[in-house]
Amino acid sequence: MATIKSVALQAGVSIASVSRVINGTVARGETEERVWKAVKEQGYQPNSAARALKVRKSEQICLSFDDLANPAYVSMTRGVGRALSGTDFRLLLSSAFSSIEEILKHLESMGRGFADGLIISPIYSDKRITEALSKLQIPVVLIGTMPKGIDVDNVWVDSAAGVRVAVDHLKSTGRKKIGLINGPINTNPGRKRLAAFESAIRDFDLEFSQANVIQAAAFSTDAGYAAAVEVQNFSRFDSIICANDQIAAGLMKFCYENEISIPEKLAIVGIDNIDLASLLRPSLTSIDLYAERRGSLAAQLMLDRLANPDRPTQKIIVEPTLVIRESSMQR
Amino acid sequence: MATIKSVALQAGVSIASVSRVINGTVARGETEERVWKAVKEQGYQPNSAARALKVRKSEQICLSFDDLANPAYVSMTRGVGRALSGTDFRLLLSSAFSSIEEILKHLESMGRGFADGLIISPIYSDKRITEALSKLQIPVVLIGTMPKGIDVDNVWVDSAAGVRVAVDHLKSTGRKKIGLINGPINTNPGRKRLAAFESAIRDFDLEFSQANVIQAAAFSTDAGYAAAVEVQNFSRFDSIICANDQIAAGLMKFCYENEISIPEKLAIVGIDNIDLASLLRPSLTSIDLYAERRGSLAAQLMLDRLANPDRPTQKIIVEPTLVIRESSMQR
DNA sequence: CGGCACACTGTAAACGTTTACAGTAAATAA
DNA sequence: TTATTTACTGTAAACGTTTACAGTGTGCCG
Repeated sequence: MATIKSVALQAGVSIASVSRVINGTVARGETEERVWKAVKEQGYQPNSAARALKVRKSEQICLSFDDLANPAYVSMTRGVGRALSGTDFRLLLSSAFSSIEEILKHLESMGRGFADGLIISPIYSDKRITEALSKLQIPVVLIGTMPKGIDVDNVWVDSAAGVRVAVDHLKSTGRKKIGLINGPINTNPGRKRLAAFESAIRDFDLEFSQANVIQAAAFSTDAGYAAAVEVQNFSRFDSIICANDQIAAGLMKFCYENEISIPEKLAIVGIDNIDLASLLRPSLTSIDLYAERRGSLAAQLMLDRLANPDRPTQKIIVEPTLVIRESSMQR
Repeated sequence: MATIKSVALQAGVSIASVSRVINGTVARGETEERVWKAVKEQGYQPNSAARALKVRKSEQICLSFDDLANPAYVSMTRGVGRALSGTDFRLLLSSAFSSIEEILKHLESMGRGFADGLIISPIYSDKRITEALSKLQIPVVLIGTMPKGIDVDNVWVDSAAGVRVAVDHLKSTGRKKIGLINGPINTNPGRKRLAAFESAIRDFDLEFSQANVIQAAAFSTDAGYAAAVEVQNFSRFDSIICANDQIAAGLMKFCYENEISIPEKLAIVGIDNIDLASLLRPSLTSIDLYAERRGSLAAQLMLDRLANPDRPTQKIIVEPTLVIRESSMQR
């Protein structure tokens, strides 16, 4: 295996010179040539572990979230990947956490120095997580709502504003009996969306009732479908906002099977505006939270901070957009 | 920052003993206790770069494919992630290659030792890639069709068998004028699916004609839609097989807009059976290639090989299944 | 009581880099 | 001519681990 030593030997220079040539620090023309020649011939690639050990940089950024089955997170991943692709940084993926303990274990292990930074979009909120995050020795960029007592770079989307616009839209198309199929309430998005829904309903002078909030067991199509089956009778609603597009897809499946016509009998609005939304029939009105953009913004924040560790923490706010499609058209 | 040295100091033992305690090699009761106490108190985590340098193992496995926008690859990633999640291995993601040069650069850089193994599902086939692959110093698991002149572990799905079953199914539901919307022909799946289609058509005594093969510019919804727009008139077909579900979704969008009724006027079959398939209206008949399972099988092959570097290379064959839904029902 | 096996522990080298520092030769200044 | 600067280059230490090897103390056997 080619090492800096073998290259130095062939080129007839010291290992220091090889290192300097490779890293672009000073070197005389001739030395440089001889080194590059040896590098080419031996197919030398600097060992990243050795380099990481010496310079205390792994050139890896870890992206961490709950669930790769959620297209919104996939988009986010794509955004991060895109932002990182021109750089020297590699993308470490860490997902499918089943429990808070697992997240904590993961956060602890970040201390090993295998990543220079952590981009995290935590679905659960827990004191221990906040604490572990703030103890981390590497920069953190958080995508989502910042917990108290922590000060890191942040990409935040004002999903409440999105919900407000959606309620406004539903009301202006003549709907008054608006329901919510929420995701699990013990998650950050679950809590946030419920609060946003409640305040939007009140703000638009509609009556809020707990009975109009339905819990799905997960942010998935199946859970959305199951929640709809549970409800069975949707006659007390003229419209439903779903905590994400997948839940909405589940609800639409139920409506299809039970001949509840969309949007005539029931208007539906989703959240995330994943690709699926425009392909469903009827196509799904959805609040675009720009997951991919948030991912790439987060990555840029991270690169920024790595280049400039002492700058004050920054918060980027993304404004959602309501994309109106067939599922919420005027009746 | 806590190091093995600081732990040793606090525990009053040598760094060798600390290392041994942590790695579970011999140690006396008392030493062990003192070391663990110091480890806990200092929150010590072994530095992964130093460890990697010494033992020549990064505990990282790199997964490499063309495009994270394709849900099939996302499923594959999930499969790999799931298989790796119980182990010490981390998942390095490398995607969105725009050119062969970029892939080559990436393969070259694998020599740096930042991954212990490479799981790759190459969409392009190129002599240089094969060559680079066979030169790699780390184990490779290839998902897809093996190029000549290379001998690595392989997970292969007999997609041709799937196409054959699909053609059979279409014929048995009375369709005779079957078309193909293929993906780019310069990709592995593109070539494979075309060949499979042609031979299946001939085998079932239908007439094959180049005119019945339509090229989409990518394996995406948009490309599928664009290809359909190009064709405009589908009256010469009674059914279409699409090179993947996204292309099929694009075609269905066109049909929807142009009031071509599915499956009455046109039956449609996709490939991959991504979640989308069951949510489309009409729901999409699709050939399930079990991307997630292939991913996790590949990861298992990799773990196997890392544990046992000298075993002969292995090939796992996955059989596709045709999932029949509304889009290809009897007329 | 000497010798030996045993069980554990410490010393030190090694992994492949980067980089501070010292050294050297050539070029310039005095 | 000599002194000083300039422009490189080499030596060696360091990064934080693992591990071969040697060392130590205890208990057991003869």
